[in-house]
Amino acid sequence: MRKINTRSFVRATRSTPREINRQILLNLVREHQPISRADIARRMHVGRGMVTSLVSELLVDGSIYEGATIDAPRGRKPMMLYVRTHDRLVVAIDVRFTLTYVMLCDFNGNSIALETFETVVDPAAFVATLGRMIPKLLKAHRAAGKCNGIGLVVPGMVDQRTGRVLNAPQLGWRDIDVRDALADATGFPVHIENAPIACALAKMWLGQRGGDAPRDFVYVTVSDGFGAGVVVNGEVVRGHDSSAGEFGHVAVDPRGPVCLCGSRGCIEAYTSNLATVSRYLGREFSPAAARELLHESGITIDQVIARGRSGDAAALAALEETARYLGRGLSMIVNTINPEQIFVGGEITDLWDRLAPIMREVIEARALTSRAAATPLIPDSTGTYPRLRGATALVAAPLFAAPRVA
Amino acid sequence: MRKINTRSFVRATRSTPREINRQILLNLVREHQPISRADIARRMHVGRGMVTSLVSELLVDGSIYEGATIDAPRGRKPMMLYVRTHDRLVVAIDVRFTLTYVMLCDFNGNSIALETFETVVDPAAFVATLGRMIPKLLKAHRAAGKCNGIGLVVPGMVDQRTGRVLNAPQLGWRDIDVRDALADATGFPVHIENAPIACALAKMWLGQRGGDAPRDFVYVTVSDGFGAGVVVNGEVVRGHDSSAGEFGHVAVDPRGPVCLCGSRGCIEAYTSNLATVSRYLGREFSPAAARELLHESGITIDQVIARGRSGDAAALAALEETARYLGRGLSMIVNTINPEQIFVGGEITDLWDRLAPIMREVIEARALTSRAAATPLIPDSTGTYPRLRGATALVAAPLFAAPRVA
DNA sequence: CTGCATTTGTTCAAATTACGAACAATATCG
DNA sequence: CGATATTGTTCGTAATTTGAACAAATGCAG
Repeated sequence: MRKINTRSFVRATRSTPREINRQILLNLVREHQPISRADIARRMHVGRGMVTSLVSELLVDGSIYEGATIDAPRGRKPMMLYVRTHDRLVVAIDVRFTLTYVMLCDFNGNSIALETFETVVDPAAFVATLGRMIPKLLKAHRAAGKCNGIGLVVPGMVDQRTGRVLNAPQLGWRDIDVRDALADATGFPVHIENAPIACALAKMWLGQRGGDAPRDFVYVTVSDGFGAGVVVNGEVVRGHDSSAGEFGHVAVDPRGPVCLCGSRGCIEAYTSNLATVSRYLGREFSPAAARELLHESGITIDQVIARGRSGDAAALAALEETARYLGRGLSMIVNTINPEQIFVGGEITDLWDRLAPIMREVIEARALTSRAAATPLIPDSTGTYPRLRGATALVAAPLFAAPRVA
Repeated sequence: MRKINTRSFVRATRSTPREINRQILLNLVREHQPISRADIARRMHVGRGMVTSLVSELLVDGSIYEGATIDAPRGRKPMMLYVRTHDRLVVAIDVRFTLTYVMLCDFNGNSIALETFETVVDPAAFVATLGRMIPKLLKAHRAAGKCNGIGLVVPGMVDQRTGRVLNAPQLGWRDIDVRDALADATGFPVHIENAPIACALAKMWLGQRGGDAPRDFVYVTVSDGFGAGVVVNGEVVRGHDSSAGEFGHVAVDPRGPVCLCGSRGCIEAYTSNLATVSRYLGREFSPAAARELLHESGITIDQVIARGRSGDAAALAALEETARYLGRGLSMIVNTINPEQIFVGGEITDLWDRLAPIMREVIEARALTSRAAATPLIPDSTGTYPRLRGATALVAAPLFAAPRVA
């Protein structure tokens, strides 16, 4: 039951029903391909005539294509329809603290090429680097005409209206325009988004086949921070000033370690990779000292996890403590958002078998209802490049989204 | 950018545009009344012809009515349109721990009659009592034919699909059907909802005139507990199992007081009325002992507030401590949901001038962005019966909601 | 091999609706 | 009173869904 916004609504025109049905049909093909016209007609409860009409429209604009006919037990063999994905490409970009990843891939997220370069912190130089790199990449793969746009994922808050990066502490960016600058430099449309939200979009749009993608879920990223992309009713929650989802800075202990944000005892101060490594090294976490500590010791989160896997008791203890606090953070999400499922992304998923039961235990102790306590936790390995998949979804999803109406 | 649910979608038919535009028009009248046809046509960017057609449809079904013509500087005088509210009535019911409130009111929430009775905890007896009471109430005000339905607000979780009360600790109800039972007993459609969500709906649909009702906000109720009704994009967030919004049971101190939920240091264990009164009486909060304490001392939250207003230092100290923890809870909401504004309902709003600055201070210390720190806090006095207004909105709102499409 | 049943996909007329222009009604002003 | 402006209605036109008839393609029984 949604309220109509009387200051910004979309009135229905004569062609609105067609737009709506066209989009429903496109999504049916996307989630059930291969699928025949007759099957679509049954699922949509329309006559086959209308399906023919809508399909031919989608065929000429290249959204879908016809494959071969398929054997059927009786009657005329159906002609199968597919969404055109393999020759519609995206340049997906993931800006991280040390490296920037650039991937050329198709609408399904299938990688064609993957390159990296050391992140250039100066915004103008960053855009210039990409402005040189992207045309070269496209030419090398004869993809200039096939590129539908650029998806850019940044570690920080993004204002979707202006496309500006409001605050990305890792890069030192505050109120920086990259979207429009990159669009000018490359000539392609650029979509920009904050990392946890992008990961959530990847799950929603490029998730498992068969249409069982969730519509109410949270994607939690555990890396430098503890962020969350929240999806309610098939729609991302950005908040009024694009700062929703910061579950990492809820404080759970007034005597806890000081956090980068200035408070004490934030979930993030217990669960970030920096916090976990500090704990392994036997130091109280302190944001000021932590980076030096890492540099001087040379230990990374991946090494702590590797040592944990091979039985290092100290590493395991540090990681298990992280899992306990992750459980605290997740139980908070379970009680306040009550999602259908929670995805967890980050390096710690490499030790999932060992850590998940600990998180589950904490959640069960703190969840208010038994159903909430059973909220599925699903690991999302960093090996699948969730952020680059998210960048891809940024470009691909708008073509499949529900038309805005009323 | 919403994703289409391919397992449960609403296909557009030939009449879909009309339904959409009809509803937009109705909402324009609702938020801008009195308004003329020509003005509607300008706001909707349609020809006046179509407005005439849609308006006459709404006139015959009684959704709106024509008022007098109005003076205009030049030309033919416009005929003003209004939403019909005064003779469309609702029976609004608020079930609380000791008393149940029953109000007969119109679609705007204007009260016609208000009665109370001692809450009957047995569900069947409760329904039977209302089954006798409601026809009598309607007959007494010659309102039998004008009643559009019953809105029932309960202090607990409600499953909207089945209409069952999943868990209402104050009443001892677990998985109880009241909606269908009350509908059978009275013959009216019954809408049931959890209290914080109902309060949020009241703000969204019966809020200030002039169309500046918010679309992204949180309504926090501080009374027996600390609950929240979250509205994102003009739509309420219920969660996958109807248990979203439980911000009260996020723990902020592992050494804090034990809460009813079994954890330690929950926001609710610091901010509920019971907690505040216990603090005033100089006792550590304990859910088991608290009720006895109240009965034996005879002190209520209203008395603590009254004493605070007249300068009682102990009362003020207790309430200010409550405000500090309320600030903690609100800052959590600010960082995770990032709403446009937050409404605060409950007895403590009676000392708003004194307590709001304390909450604001805590929020400013903990909010991650300066814009989030400035999130407006708006008190909602218990004197306006927010829950009964919410019950009214339950019945009225569906008639104005956006049609479900795609 | 033929006729029949079955299923897929296309075509086409009818019904419904938005759209837009013309028109009628009602007012003010010089 | 005529000119002008504004509101509200009417009606033909264009776009689109809808539903039925039809053509195409296939397997199967006789």
